[in-house]
Amino acid sequence: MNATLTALAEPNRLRIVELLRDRPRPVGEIARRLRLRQPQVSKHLRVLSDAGLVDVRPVAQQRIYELRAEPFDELDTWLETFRRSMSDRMDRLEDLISERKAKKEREKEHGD
Amino acid sequence: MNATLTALAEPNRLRIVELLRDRPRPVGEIARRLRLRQPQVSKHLRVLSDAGLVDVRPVAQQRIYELRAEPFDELDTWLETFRRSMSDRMDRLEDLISERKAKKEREKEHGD
DNA sequence: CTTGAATATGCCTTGACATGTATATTCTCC
DNA sequence: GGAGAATATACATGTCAAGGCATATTCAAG
Repeated sequence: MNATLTALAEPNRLRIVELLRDRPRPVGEIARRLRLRQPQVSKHLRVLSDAGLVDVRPVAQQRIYELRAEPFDELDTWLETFRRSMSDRMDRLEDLISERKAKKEREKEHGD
Repeated sequence: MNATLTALAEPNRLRIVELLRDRPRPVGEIARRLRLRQPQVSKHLRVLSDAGLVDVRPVAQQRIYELRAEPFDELDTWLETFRRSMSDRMDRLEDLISERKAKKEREKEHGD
């Protein structure tokens, strides 16, 4: 989880990942499209690979890099736990508000 | 998006965020629970706040920090685009395989 | 208004990491 | 097997950010 986030936190790596979202690509093409030098792209891809975000497949002298689904699925699962608890707290808040309203209603009734 | 990822990429900040997932908490409690020194916690919370991940609410001398939903929603939206295109590519791959199979079938028919 | 609690900020040091450049490696093709 | 393309790696350098520590700030209470 942390590995995934760390890998994605670097701007150029994020751009690479978004480029790979469309389709697998060789190193040179990534470098050309993103106007990055080849060594840095290789290094970024190394980081992404170590983090399990991409797979490599050799084709002649080229290396085709491709996104892996699992880390994104994990990220999604993790996010889910957040949305769940945050909306739960929302619900409880709304409950509190309703209760308070009901209480006021009762008080008003008494006033009448 | 990048701001969110950068903020979450730091391990201690991630722990803080996961702690806040349950409920809003004051600085001191976070520091105590995570065994971090108060100044670092304040600094991390500053980063999280700048990234829009948390809100602050003062109560006496305490500052209650609370998660905001929006960044997580954005992250989720972003993730969606990935899962969509990755499964699209899967579909196309499956199409290719089916086509190839169909072709072989036709060839086999010819052989008979 | 002084004291103490809770928090924020400033400064310093250090380690991690992104970049640039050069070079090694691996493959194709002639 | 030599040349050149595609990629990886090594090394040096600069930058940035996290931690440690001291201190400033804000507030409640007596």
